[in-house]
Amino acid sequence: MLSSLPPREREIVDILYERGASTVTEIGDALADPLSGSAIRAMLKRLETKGFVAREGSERGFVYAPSVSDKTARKSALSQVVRVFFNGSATSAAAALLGMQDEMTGDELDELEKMIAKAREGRG
Amino acid sequence: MLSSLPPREREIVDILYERGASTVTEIGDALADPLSGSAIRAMLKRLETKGFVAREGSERGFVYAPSVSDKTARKSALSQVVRVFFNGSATSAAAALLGMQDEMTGDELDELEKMIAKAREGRG
DNA sequence: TGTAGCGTGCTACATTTGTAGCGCGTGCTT
DNA sequence: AAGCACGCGCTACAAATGTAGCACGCTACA
Repeated sequence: MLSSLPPREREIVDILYERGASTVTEIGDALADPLSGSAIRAMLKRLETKGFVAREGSERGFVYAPSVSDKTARKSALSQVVRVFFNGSATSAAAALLGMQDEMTGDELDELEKMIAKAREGRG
Repeated sequence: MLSSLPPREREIVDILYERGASTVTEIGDALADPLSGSAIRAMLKRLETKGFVAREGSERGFVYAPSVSDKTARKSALSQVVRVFFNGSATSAAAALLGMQDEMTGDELDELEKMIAKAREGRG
C-alpha cells in the first residue's frame, strides 16, 4: 500500500504515477522543493527494494517507473479515500467530485451520465 | 497535508477521520496491528504538535479529533488522487468510482444522476 | 588529450519515527 | 487501607528516513 510509505518516498512514487516513467533528473525537476540527485537516488533505491518502483536502464541513464499497475494503484487509492473520508460510500465521493465543479466541464457531465447508464446495465 | 505524515501517524489520523473523535484505547482497537498505549500516545502528541489533531480532555481521559475539518481534508484528499492518478480529470475519477460497482447500489446511481442534473444547473 | 559535464553507487550522518518501560495519580473495591 | 485497573506523561532507544559528499566511469568537444 502506498500509504505505508514515508512522505518523501510517497511523493516520489506520486510523481512517477503522475508523469509516468522518469529519470532522476526529471523527478528532481518535478519535485516541489529541490533535492540532490543522490538523495533522490537513495529514495529510489529504497523504493525499488520495497518493490514499488522498477528501473529500466535505457541509454542516458536509468528510467524509473511504478511497478504496481496504474489501475491497481488507482483503485486502491480511491478505496482508501472512500473508506476514510466518505464512510465507505462511493456515491458520496462521486458527489464530492461533482462539487469540485471548476474541475469538470459540461461535456464531462454528459459523459458521466452515460457511464451511469452503463453501470446500471452492467448490473441488471 | 496529510500525505506529509509518516505511515503510522497517517494511519492514526485516518482512523480519526474514519470514526470521529476517539480515545487512545479506541484507536488501539481500531488499529489493525496492536500497539502499546504509550506508543499511540506518543504518536498523538506529535500529531498534536504538528497541528493535525486536537484533544479535548473529557471525563474518562482525553478524546482526540482531527483538527482539520472533514470537509477540507476530504477535498484535499480527493484532489490529490485526481491529480496523481487521473491526470487531473475529476470525471475519470468519478468514472472509476462507478466502476467499483460492488460499492454502489442502484439507488445510489439514481442519486448520482440527480446530482449531475444539479451540478448542471449550478453552472448554467 | 585533458577537462568539463552527466549520471551512478557508496558511505556517512543528523533527524525523525516507531515502540516499549517506568512511575505517577485517580478512583474503585473489598 | 491495601490492592488493582486505568489513563497519563516522560525517557530511552532501535530502526527508518532524509540528505549530502565523494570518487568513478562515460561521453563530448575545445
